[in-house]
Amino acid sequence: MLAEERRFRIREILSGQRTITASDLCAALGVTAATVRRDLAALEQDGVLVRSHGGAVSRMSSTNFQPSYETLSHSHSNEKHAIARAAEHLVLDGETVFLEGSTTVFELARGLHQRNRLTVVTNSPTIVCQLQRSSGVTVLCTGGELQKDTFYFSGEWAQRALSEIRLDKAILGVSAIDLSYGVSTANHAEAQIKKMITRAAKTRIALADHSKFGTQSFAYVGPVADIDVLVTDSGTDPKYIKGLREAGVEVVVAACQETRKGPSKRTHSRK
Amino acid sequence: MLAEERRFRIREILSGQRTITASDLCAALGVTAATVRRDLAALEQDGVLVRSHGGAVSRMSSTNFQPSYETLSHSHSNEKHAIARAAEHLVLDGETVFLEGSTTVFELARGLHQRNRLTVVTNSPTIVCQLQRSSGVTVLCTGGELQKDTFYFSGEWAQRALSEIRLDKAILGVSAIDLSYGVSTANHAEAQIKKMITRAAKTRIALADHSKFGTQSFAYVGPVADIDVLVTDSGTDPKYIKGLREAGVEVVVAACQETRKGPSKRTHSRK
DNA sequence: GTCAATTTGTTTGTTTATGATCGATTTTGA
DNA sequence: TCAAAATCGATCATAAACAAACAAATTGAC
Repeated sequence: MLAEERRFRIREILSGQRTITASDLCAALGVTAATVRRDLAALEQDGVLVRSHGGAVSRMSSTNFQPSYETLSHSHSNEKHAIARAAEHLVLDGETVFLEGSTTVFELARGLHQRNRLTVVTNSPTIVCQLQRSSGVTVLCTGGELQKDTFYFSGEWAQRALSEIRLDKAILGVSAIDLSYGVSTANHAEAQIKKMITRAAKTRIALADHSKFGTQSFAYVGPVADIDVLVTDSGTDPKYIKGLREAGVEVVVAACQETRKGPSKRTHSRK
Repeated sequence: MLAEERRFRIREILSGQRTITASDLCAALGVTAATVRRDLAALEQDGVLVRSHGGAVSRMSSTNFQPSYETLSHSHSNEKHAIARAAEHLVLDGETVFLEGSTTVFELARGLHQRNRLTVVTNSPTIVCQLQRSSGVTVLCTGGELQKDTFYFSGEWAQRALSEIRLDKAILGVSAIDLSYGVSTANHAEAQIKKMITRAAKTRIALADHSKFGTQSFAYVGPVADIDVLVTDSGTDPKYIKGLREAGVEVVVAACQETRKGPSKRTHSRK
């Protein structure tokens, strides 16, 4: 069996069952554990899955209406945390900013609690709840229909709300970024909202960890040149950073103390 | 089972029930206490939960977003619970209902999780978070500016959203009701919203525990005759019920039983 | 055919996950 | 208050999974 065919089969299996063990894959595909590991490593690089000891977890929020790994895993992976902290400094008191719901932006919202005279507009109920008790932050929500896969609001109400505002800064999570294709996302409604936010904001700040680079997704949002500032972690390939800077994007690389990948691998910390 | 899968399961469990004991997790996951402890330590590190002796408490669950609500709703919680239960039966599958943010209505929203083909419109971010994981319920939010004292959305966006919809039923919490003066509330913006909801709905259902009767508040909402169905608890003075029925209001008196804590409900704090 | 590049399987040593054990600590009930 | 029970943290042993290096098979170009 061809390698590509085998990897396609793994994708198929994962679209139906969220997790798979390496030994099951050995049996299903008729190859050794080494080959399975190589396949899993390649698919992890492609952003299809997250490896775990003994197997892998799907990252795709495919047909199963269970909460997907992405949505439920609000993990403070080091990269996301570092990116959020770096981006926090870009938000100044007195400004009006849009926070678009994504796990990294949600992480950022936690840090805005203590701010004063800050106005936050968002399409994420989670971010609203996160900020509802901070007295110095005025919170506005676009409203709209709640997307059950992403937990953002979209639809007519959200779009009209966005069409009526002008923002100092917009902070967007990016799910796929490619130098030539630009920014894309898996959800059409989300792409629509992202486009409108881009139009409404004077300064556009994108947050993307290293795994998002060089990937393309279903719905096109816009070219990389639409981004004013991009915040990423130190694991990003320098060639992407160079390319972005050549396209006129200001790139901020957030310092990350530990460069382990995977959402929760700090069990055996050795001191 | 994979370690990631196991931790994912813990997250799922916690998103539904806020607290979990370590021994319950041992049984549910089929692993020893040592492994559960390691998992809980990892998830605590990720900020998902807070450990306590014998188990853990969720940090991310929607029910945890609102400690102020919980403390507030402790007053007359038995009555509110009974009212919410009774009102739940008035909401039918397939309908479009408005849930207006108030502690009693919030209590009601918890019971709508399992519904099918239900459309819920609300101006409360808490209710959105409460219902965001229920696959059978379509959730729409008016959006608007978050009132920091009541935690509802109001303002222009909310009003316009309300002006564009027609609802089968609207469920409103009532903060003050008087037979002659009618329904009133402490907040002007809230009164505005309540008026608009009243206009948009075919059937208006009001929830009010016995302490709300015979009181007046700052902002006038409307006469009692605007209410189609009022749900209250058994502690309400019969003269009010009689008066309301004479005004053409259908009154439902919820039976309020002393609820003992069942074995399924685990609490850690024994004051 | 030969040769180089790629892919797969095998071997080896290392790392990780898990359960068991043992005091230490906390909770709970009298 | 004390004592029993439960839970915790730390440590160790073991088995499984891992990465890396190397060998064998396959492929494609010349």
